[in-house]
Amino acid sequence: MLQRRVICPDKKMLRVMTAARELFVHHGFHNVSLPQIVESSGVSTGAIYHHFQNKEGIARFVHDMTLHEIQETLTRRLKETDTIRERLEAFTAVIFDITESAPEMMSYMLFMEHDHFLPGTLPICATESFCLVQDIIHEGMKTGDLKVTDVMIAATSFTGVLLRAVELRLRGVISMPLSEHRSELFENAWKTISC
Amino acid sequence: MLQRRVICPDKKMLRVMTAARELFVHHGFHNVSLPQIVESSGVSTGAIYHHFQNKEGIARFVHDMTLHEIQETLTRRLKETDTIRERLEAFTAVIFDITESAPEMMSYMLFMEHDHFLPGTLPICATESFCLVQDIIHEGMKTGDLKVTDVMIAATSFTGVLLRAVELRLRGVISMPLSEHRSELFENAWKTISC
DNA sequence: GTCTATAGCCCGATAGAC
DNA sequence: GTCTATCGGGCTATAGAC
Repeated sequence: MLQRRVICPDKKMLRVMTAARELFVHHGFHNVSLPQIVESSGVSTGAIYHHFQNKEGIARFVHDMTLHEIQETLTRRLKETDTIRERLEAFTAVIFDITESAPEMMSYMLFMEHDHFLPGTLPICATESFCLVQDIIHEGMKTGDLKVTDVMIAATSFTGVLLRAVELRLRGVISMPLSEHRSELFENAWKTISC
Repeated sequence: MLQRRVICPDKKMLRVMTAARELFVHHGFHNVSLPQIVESSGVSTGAIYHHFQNKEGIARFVHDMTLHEIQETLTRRLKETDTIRERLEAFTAVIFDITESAPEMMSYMLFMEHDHFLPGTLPICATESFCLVQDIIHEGMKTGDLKVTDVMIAATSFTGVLLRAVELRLRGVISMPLSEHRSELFENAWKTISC
């Protein structure tokens, strides 16, 4: 919360970024015009161009804020854990919680092709948050908690189960909140990597 | 092959559709201009507008062709199977094979937000091909081959493992061909649904 | 800092020759 | 059927008043 003020000193920028993210997720970056962002955020063209260099600047801000917030939530929650299993449960809880409480944030992460409008952006699966799972799994293999195998394949299998559930929930294919199925989905994911 | 001729009577349309799909996948529908399609396909503006109503018409053709080809490959391969496990192995083989041999086809399926440029299009996870897996799993539960539980959750877990692998392969995060890891990934996916 | 009005550009789509 | 030249529209970004 304090951190957010550092990155985002202006309330108006925050309103623009929230409105823009929602519009981008629903219609795609190139389907969203500046007049739409103006209307949806309630901030005028002039004010927007005062704070952002251009439309891509808005997107870059959306991108950084979103990644940062998820990363921060994740590391905060992971600090409270001791075992490998607890850590992976915490990861599951965080992404399921965000999916339910801030779906457009998770949709932004999972569904947008970021380098189609932010050239040079890394694919989301190569960002810190998802490398983190690999690190946890790698650690688990060393401690003997997890089956020793290719770390990438293990991480793929584990996150695959969970992220597919998130995807289908966000797309409206799964109608129940993910919390209903959390333990079953976690067990399924866990089975793919445990001894 | 015969079927393709029925849907696509003209060689030029096929060149346009292949070029357009590749451009759409790499840059996104709205980043691709008609002049680019003209240059990349080698078919002139006039010829394109003779065969297609408009740019969206090209996209619709790409969409139908791609879905149809995958659906057809899948049903053909499934005919040769007897058991539940064989059927799910065949599904795995088909999507892994397509990923390696026609990556832009699989990318089109997995990564594009189709209703951002083709309004009213169903999400790909609601199409025939992926409902098919649910049907197989449902059948497996009835025959006692699979653990009885919520079919949607089972299908999510099973396909999650495989499609995540496909995603990471297409995005260049996994560097080895999927065939290298096919049996391990299949076993991981299978574990989530077997008794 | 914020506003409105508008310049300038590129795109999709068309017209009309061949 | 296929081509090129071009129109009209909507967009991003800016200019200039307040």
